[in-house]
Amino acid sequence: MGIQERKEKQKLEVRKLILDASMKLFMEEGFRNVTMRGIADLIEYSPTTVYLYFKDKDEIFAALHDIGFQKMAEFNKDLGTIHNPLVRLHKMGENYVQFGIENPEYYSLMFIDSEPMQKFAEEGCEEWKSGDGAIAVLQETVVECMQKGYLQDDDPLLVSLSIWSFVHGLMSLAIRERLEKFVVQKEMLLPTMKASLNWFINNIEVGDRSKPR
Amino acid sequence: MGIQERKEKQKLEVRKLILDASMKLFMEEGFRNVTMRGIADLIEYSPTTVYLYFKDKDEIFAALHDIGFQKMAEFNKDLGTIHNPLVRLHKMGENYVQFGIENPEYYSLMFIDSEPMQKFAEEGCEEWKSGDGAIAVLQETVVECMQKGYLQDDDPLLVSLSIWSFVHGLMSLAIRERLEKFVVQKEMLLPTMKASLNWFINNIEVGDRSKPR
DNA sequence: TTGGATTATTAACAACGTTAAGTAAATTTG
DNA sequence: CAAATTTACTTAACGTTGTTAATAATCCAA
Repeated sequence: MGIQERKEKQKLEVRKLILDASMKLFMEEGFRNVTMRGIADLIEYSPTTVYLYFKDKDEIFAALHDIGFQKMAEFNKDLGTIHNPLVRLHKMGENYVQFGIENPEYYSLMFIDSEPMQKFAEEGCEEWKSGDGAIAVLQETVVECMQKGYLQDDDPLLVSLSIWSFVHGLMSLAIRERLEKFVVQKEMLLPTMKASLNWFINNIEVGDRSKPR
Repeated sequence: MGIQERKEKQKLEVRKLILDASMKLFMEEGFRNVTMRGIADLIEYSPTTVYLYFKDKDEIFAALHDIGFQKMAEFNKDLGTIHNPLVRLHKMGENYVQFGIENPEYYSLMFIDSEPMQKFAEEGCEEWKSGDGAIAVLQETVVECMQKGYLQDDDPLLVSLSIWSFVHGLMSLAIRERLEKFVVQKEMLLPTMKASLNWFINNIEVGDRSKPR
């Protein structure tokens, strides 16, 4: 059935058109600027057409949420080449921060906003698939760090949660503009966050280092 | 001028009426449920009357934001009685987490949502007064910890930022429902967060402890 | 008592998410 | 090929939102 294939392809193309337009508006002025009518205007369709491709606005956000995780995965593509698990953990943190700074709108959808989560909760109590995958990778690294003695033995889940909380705390404070007391100039934001990450890694690391004791 | 005083008092009363109604709606179903008409209905005034007491909706949220900080200050009232600065730091963290869990809507306004910040930015580039005060207290405690050797000497501002990031990361992930992988049962949320906080304090603490090295 | 300020209301605007009904074209079926 | 049906899209509309303009009622001072 060549015709059906072509039709499905076209359908996917319009879908992508909608998502691209949504992301554009999203990037430009954030959450509040994304409006069904605005999307429709941008792709030159009528507002109701959008509803033929997405059930509602939240479903668009959910799709963007997933795309965000794909983008982040690309960021971490070359992570496997780092053999020392603690160095890898550190690099994961740096990538996380870098991704967040470069894609604040995506980051919001992925880790801060409630909307996508509520959407996932509705859809048959399904899990937070995208996020859980990322968490699993973190946890594996933590386990490896413990096995090789870079981190003190402890509940890997608890330690993973703690590490994630730390970098997420940094990111979300930065994105939501609570750091002006700490970071006066904008160009100092990333360096400061990396310095904070260094401090953190240095503190949780077990082993020979200059820290007096 | 007894009359003017009475009038001002009345004005403040209606203001309080509006804020109470707003908070009630806010508590019940969160951000999205707070609507100018809803507030007006609750206090049995017409919607436009609200605008005589607040310039716009964001100004109401800004007011609630400030009230949130007052509420949090009450939480920390008896903190001065703790003399050991590290124990005090730990308690500060616990209070922070406890406050957030008990008042997620306030917490959102204070530390997560963008709206109040944008409002403050508009109003003549004024600082984030409420937040900066809380940060100052944290920083003082950190300095004291360093002086007494509980924390390794370092830039106090950087360390304060890092500590705050950690607890805020925990809180915001919890509030925005990203922790279901870590915390299956709801009643385990607070214990898990406190365990994570313990792990953190234990790791940044300098001094004699069981941690092998 | 008159007159200006204060306080509240009604009516309305533009923009929003979303649904119902209708149209025109493409495709399948006889 | 012609009729029936499905697909892709639009127009019109509903109810709700934040907010403003115009207006009425109330209050206090002169």
